Amino acid sequence: MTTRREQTKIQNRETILAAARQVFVQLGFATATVRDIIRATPLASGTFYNYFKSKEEVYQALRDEVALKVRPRLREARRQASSREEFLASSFRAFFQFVADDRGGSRPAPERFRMDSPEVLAGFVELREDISDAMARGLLPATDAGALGAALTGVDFELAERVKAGADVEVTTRFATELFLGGIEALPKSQET
Amino acid sequence: MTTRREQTKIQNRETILAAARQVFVQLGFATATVRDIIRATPLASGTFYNYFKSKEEVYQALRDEVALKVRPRLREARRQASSREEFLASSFRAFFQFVADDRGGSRPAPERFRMDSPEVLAGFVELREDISDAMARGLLPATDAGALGAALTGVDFELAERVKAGADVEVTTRFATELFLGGIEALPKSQET
Amino acid sequence: MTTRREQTKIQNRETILAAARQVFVQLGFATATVRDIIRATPLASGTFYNYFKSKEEVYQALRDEVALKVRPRLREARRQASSREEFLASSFRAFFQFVADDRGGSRPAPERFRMDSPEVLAGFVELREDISDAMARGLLPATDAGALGAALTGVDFELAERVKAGADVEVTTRFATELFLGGIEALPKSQET
Amino acid sequence: MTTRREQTKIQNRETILAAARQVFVQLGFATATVRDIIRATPLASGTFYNYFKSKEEVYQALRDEVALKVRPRLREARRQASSREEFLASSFRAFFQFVADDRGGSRPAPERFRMDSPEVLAGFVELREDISDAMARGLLPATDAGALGAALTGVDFELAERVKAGADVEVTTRFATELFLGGIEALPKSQET
DNA sequence: TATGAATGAGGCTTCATTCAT
DNA sequence: AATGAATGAAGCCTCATTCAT
Repeated sequence: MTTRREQTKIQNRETILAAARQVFVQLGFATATVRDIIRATPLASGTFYNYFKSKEEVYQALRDEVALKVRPRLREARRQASSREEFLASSFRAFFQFVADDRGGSRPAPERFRMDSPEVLAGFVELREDISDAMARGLLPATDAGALGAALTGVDFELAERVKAGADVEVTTRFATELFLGGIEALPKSQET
Repeated sequence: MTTRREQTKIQNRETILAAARQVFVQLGFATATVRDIIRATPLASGTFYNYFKSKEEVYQALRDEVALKVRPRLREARRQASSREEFLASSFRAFFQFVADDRGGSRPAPERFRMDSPEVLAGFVELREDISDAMARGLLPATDAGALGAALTGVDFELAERVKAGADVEVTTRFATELFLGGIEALPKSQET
Repeated sequence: MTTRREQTKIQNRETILAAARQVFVQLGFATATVRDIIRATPLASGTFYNYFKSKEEVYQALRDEVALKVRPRLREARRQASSREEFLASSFRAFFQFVADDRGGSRPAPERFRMDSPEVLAGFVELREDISDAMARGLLPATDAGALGAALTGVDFELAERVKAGADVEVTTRFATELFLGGIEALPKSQET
Repeated sequence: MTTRREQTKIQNRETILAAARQVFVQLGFATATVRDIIRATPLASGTFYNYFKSKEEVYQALRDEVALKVRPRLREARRQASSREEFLASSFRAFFQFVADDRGGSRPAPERFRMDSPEVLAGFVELREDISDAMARGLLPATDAGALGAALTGVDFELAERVKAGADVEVTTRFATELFLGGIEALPKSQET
């Protein structure tokens, strides 16, 4: 049975996580302060510590939270991809869509945080695994999986900035997909680095 | 005529800039402190402020300094490129070489600073300009210059991490160049976004 | 007539007092937190404030509580003492026994709390009164009652540390008693200070 | 050559130490805050940390400082004592004099810090050593050195309170000395505990 | 009455920056 | 100019206490 109390508690946790996500995206992890986070909520400073022990811990929670939501779907899409195009497009689309839903950060940082929103990071580790699988399944040619993963990651991040700035998700996905469809053919066949 | 005094002044400025570059690369802008910078010089903390008004200002100066040194050569290479391959390869090689020369920063940051070393950032702005030029010169097909620039930038950054980790500059340059040579062919012809 | 409710109330009060005594002895008053106290009970933090207005108030209550339990017996013993030795020994024994029963606090404090457990303090005030009485009764020679009381108190505290560390109550009592039996004889006869 | 700068630095260090001593004596170590200390000086909060890394460190410094000043003299007096009376009196007198020179703390603490002013603690360790020596030299009878040291310590502390409250150093010294001269005779001869 | 989350004052500490020397 | 100690705002966190349930 969920009491009113428990409801509020869950809600506060969400409030803090939402504020943290926003603040981390806008300022970057190092620049963001716990105060920035609570200032972005109606809560009091001490309350933060009822939910998280430190800035690091919210960061972890953010990562964990999305790990359970977004990434499984992304992995599934890639694993069920039956064509090279599907493989690439599903990766790009999922990422750009996620970013588009998040739009709003104004980034006054003097530093360029290609943030690497916490939830996203672990996803790229998985991408590299999925690339190796896809190579094994013949979906991708046997080239340097590490380098290819890095290239995909880089394009993901950089085009995501354009999406945040207003670029269309579908158009951007198509651009990236076609760039790689053509590029992959041309790659030197090599071994895992 | 340059007096001894003026010599020292110029030299101190360089000393601070060199220390700042190193410190920013190792710790990231937000994490780095002015103290970290002066500790990396034989100078006293107050002296820093004889040369720069703030941490932000050194950062700017770093950006400006390299704008005058490194980037012109890079632009020149791209402008004189007579083939698509030359255009791409010169861009990638210059960047990876720069990063390779810099290796040694241990980056213990919990955050992923794809730092975006200050000197580098402005370079990407120029890259996008050069892409438009190259399109005008028929060296690149008329596609979305903004998106293509972003894609190149992303791949630059992400593969640079691999170079920092020890990957070979030439091999990485070839990988990136071929990926884009093939990919560009396949891109949809479109308008600037 | 005592209802169930009233029973619980009394019991909770006792629970908190017991926890507070233990915590104060282990950590010292300043170091101990209200949280430490409630953590040592099955009660909730808010409940503490149904019984006591503040940390200071429990401390007072502790003092008062023992004033009503332990000290009367001690006073009685001293008042009924018919010899100097009995007077001294009963004082020392009661204190050392009290401390021995309490053993177990690990005192990790960087500070030397000769803690002066609350219940104990008021007892020493009474001791000084009893000394004056004993002098009036001829049981103790007419010397400086204040100074003698202080000396007894000091020896009490300091030897108590040894008892806490495992020294035998009877042996320690005998040592202190004999020290004072001999010492008192030698004291200069003087006036109350 | 000592510059003005160096002078100020040394003076500030002394200022902080003096404030810390006063504050520790008034509030006790646990209750005292770094803020309490700096508030008792004309300095700014950050300045504290130019001199000491933490509250613990000032405490250490205080202890060390006096260890070099007061205690050697005290030890010397005891070691050169050629009679039992001299041994006892020199110990008591040195301690009471030290305390008398320090008078001024108003002690609003709810807790009784028989503070154990940092510099004093180590001194008592030495006392116990000196007692053993004195027994070896035949200056004190062979009784329980640990218990005797504890008794002396307790009387020291407790009578010191009276000295702080205005009691005369010489009178108090005589009282304590005679108490122990007489008491020691009466002690059971025993072994070190 | 009991509960335990929320509150915010206040403690410790770091660091960009100023300023007397 | 160069120096480096002083400054104080601001960050992180703890904890006594309040208050809605």
